[in-house]
Amino acid sequence: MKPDTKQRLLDGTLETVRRGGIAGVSARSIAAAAGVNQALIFYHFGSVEELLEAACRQATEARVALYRDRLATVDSFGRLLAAARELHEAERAAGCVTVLAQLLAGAPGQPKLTAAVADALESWAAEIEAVLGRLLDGSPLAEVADVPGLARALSASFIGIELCEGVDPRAATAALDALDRLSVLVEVIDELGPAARLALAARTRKARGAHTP
Amino acid sequence: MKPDTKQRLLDGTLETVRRGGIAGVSARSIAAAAGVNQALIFYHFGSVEELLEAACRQATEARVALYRDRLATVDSFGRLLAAARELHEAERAAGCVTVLAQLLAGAPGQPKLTAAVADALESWAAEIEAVLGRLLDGSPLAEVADVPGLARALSASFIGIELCEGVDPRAATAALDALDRLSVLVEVIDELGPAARLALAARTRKARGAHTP
DNA sequence: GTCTATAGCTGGATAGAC
DNA sequence: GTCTATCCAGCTATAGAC
Repeated sequence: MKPDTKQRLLDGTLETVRRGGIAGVSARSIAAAAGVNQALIFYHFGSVEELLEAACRQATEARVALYRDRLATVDSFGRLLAAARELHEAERAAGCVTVLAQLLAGAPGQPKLTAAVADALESWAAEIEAVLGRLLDGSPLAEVADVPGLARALSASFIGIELCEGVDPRAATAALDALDRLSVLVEVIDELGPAARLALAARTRKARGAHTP
Repeated sequence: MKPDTKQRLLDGTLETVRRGGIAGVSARSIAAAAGVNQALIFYHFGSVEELLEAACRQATEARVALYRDRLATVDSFGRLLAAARELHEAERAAGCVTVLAQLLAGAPGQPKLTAAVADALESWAAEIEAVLGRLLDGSPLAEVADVPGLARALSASFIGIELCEGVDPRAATAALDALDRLSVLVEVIDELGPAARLALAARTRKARGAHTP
């Protein structure tokens, strides 16, 4: 047995998706990237779809676990921003979000892959949700922030930005920098205290009433 | 000549991408959706990639023109929000953003398609940028908002959310609702006036200094 | 402009030797 | 577990009749 053929195939899958997108994926291209015989994909995983599924699950689990420790130390928006910068640099090398974005696009019509991608999105969202909930506890922002929804919005946004990176790197960088800059705003509001909180709460109720009378 | 075969192929392309994703695209599937002979794709467009390119350009141009008039009437964040709701409903039917997201994922290795998708992204971003610039002019938010970057971030975010819709509709809805709710915050800040503007400007400079000493 | 037919290729997947 | 060889479906693209 070659030094873990299964793992080489999983790694080769990620590399293939990263380099050629979901459209560049085939049993032959993956086997070539992994330096492994093409027939072994079907011996070890049954089908290309199941290999994609397994690669998605393994990569997500590993990355989420890796970032969980880092995110657990975050206790202010300033530190969250610093962590986000580190993670973004790490992602640039690993390309895990890019792969997820491509699998997301390739999911239609592939039930097992769809399930794996949905679980992966949920893992990321849950992680972000935990940090966000911790940071917003007691902040005036808690009045206008729907934490679970915001976590999903953030996950989806990064996926969109990573996809854009493929066709227009400058636009992607501009988008990330703009979000970066907005964080100043978040910090300021966060420090306003209880009076601002009450004002926002009143405004939120008013806006709600206006939209659903 | 059948009633505009070229247009039927362009429409069939959008429908095929919407229904089966970029992975479901082939000359045969598009021709079937268009109710047209497969060979006509090559007669009229030269290749499948060029058909995708043409469909991307036409759909983007039409949609952007359609929304431009609507967005031109927007002169407050409240109205922007109302417009966004309308546009999102219209998108649910037309699926133009979904198609763009899929083409974005399928672009790697296809130079002409890559160029078309990049142009499409730029068209959307320019449109959003114009509205955002108009709204933020004079607002305290202008101090922390990088308008061109934010426009790109918003475009990319919606693309990410539309992709997620395909595997987890609930998460996509939660994300959109959360962004909706945040708009209350934007309105409040927007009404704070010149004092808040100066405070934000000071904080922005401070934060800048800290990040790039 | 549109159709049929088909060349030529690449894809997923399997059989069977080792 | 791994390899070679191969089947067959589906794909792009073209040739040529109408």
